[in-house]
Amino acid sequence: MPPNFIRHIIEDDMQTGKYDGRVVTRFPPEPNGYLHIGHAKSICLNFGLSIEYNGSCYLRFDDTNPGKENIEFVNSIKEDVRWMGFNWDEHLYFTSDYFERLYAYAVELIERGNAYVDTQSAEEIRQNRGSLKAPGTDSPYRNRAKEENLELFQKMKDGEFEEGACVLRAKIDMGSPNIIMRDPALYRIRKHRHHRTNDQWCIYPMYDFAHCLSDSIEGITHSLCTLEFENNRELYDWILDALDVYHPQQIEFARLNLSYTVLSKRKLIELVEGDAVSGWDDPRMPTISGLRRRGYTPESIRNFCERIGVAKRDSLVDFALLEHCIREDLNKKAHRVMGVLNPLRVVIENYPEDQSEEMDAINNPEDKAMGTRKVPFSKVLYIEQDDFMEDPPKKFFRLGPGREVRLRYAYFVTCTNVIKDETGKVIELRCTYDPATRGGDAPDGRKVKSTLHWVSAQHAVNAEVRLYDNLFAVEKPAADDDFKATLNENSVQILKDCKVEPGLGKAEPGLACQFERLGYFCVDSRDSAPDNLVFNRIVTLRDMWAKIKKQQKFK
RNA sequence: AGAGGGUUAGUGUAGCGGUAUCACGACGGGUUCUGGUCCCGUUAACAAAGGUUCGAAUCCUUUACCCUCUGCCA
Repeated sequence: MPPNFIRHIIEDDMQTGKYDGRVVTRFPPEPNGYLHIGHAKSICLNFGLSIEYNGSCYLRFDDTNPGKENIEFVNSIKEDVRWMGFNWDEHLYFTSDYFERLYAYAVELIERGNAYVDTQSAEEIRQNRGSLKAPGTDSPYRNRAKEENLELFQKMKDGEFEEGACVLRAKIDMGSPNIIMRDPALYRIRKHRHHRTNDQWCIYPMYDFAHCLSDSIEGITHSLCTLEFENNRELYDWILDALDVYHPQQIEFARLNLSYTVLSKRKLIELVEGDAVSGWDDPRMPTISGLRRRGYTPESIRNFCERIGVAKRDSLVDFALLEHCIREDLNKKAHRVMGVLNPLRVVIENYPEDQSEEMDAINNPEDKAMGTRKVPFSKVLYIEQDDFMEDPPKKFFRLGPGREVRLRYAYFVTCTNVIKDETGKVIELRCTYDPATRGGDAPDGRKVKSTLHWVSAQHAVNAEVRLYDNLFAVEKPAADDDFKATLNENSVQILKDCKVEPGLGKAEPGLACQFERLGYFCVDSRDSAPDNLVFNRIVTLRDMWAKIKKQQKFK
């Protein structure tokens, strides 16, 4: 991990012996949605730091709001953290495990005269809170006797009040310039079944109360969270001091923002529930499960998290960096194969009708240990429609009438004839091949300007390929009030008649490979079947020709 | 003067009083049976103004701009 301000703090603490050299962090998600790449940043930070400093990192579910949380989310979060490559060992915790202790802390706070039961309505409390510039006013119930508060809180716990009838509040300062400190609520009544404690409780601690005390109970040393909790730190410190308990150190860092997508749980939930995507694991989603299904590897995501760094300033990370990370990883690891997305039939006129032969192809030029494979060649082939132009512009090096190109690992072929349908669309090419160029090299040393990928028509396997693009059409969709209006209408394009080399027929779900000259693709883990192959495009290869085309268009 | 944070190339990030780092991107070139990879090069930044100092991105002051906070969400 490169240097960052949090590491500096930890290193200082190691020097001064602040926590006796211990480093204990935690990743504390609320199980009310799926994890996304912003969480990946936090996971890599918390687990990464604990590994680097020989400490530990706990996984704690912050499950204090039973109305929004459920077990499906708990399970998906565990799966995602594990998939990211991190291990919480035996340290799997739930805030709900501490409900009894938290309740005892609340009682103690009342006994110390630091909390009271307020029977104002939510509306009244809001009105009495004041504003950013004006102080609030004390609740009429603020100075209830200790015994009365104790009795009322007991009754809250026993279910004698309706939801909203009252709350337990910290007795701090209604005039505090920090609004968080104006007697914040600590406990509220929720007559809701909790996914772990069932109907055992009808009062639930607020995040601010539960979170800092959970950190304290667990002996967390460095409690890392995002910037929006900076204002809350004063309250955590107050609670911990009022109770005179172990005091972790909270450090805030900037949350991740990624261009062309959204990373707020609220917005992601809206996309899922509004059917803008097919689910939490839609390959266009920035969720960990979406990225996984898309074909991103844990290594690439971890690498990305390392490169974006950790700081306090708000930022917007280029999506291109994530793409760079997956290309870099897959370039080393992915098998090369040939697949044609938009097939154009090619007949090699001088190739024997019933002949076919096996060509040797390299699986990965970056790693010769990955070996070679045989690819069948025959008289009728498919090449990419984009690889032929009847009237090629400058700098188009691929096939055209009368041109010679190399078919990768096979032969040099020359286009001799172009066949069109009645609308003028090119539907077939006639070519001749040079038998002396078998394998792809010309004995006379002549060169061609381009090498094309291809598949043999009779041997090819059919596949569906889904081409993905950015979910949003603008860099900062979050800036828009109606963020859904900026969804990219062409974020997915489905191609049904793709042709891939026969070896892919038995590809396992999740397998990632490079379709040469096109990009990285993976077998969809949800929809692909042996008789119905489905590939997701993870990312395109960097594409010089695409850039040249763009430049030519602007000229 | 409501409080708390922040501001370094297009983007992200390092720097902790002594030549402004690295990565991505963009642009140009070389190698190449992938217009991929790889290699080489170019581009481009300390928000502003004062002050302290032999010397300031770094310390001090002022200003500007940005973010967060008025849930019985987290």
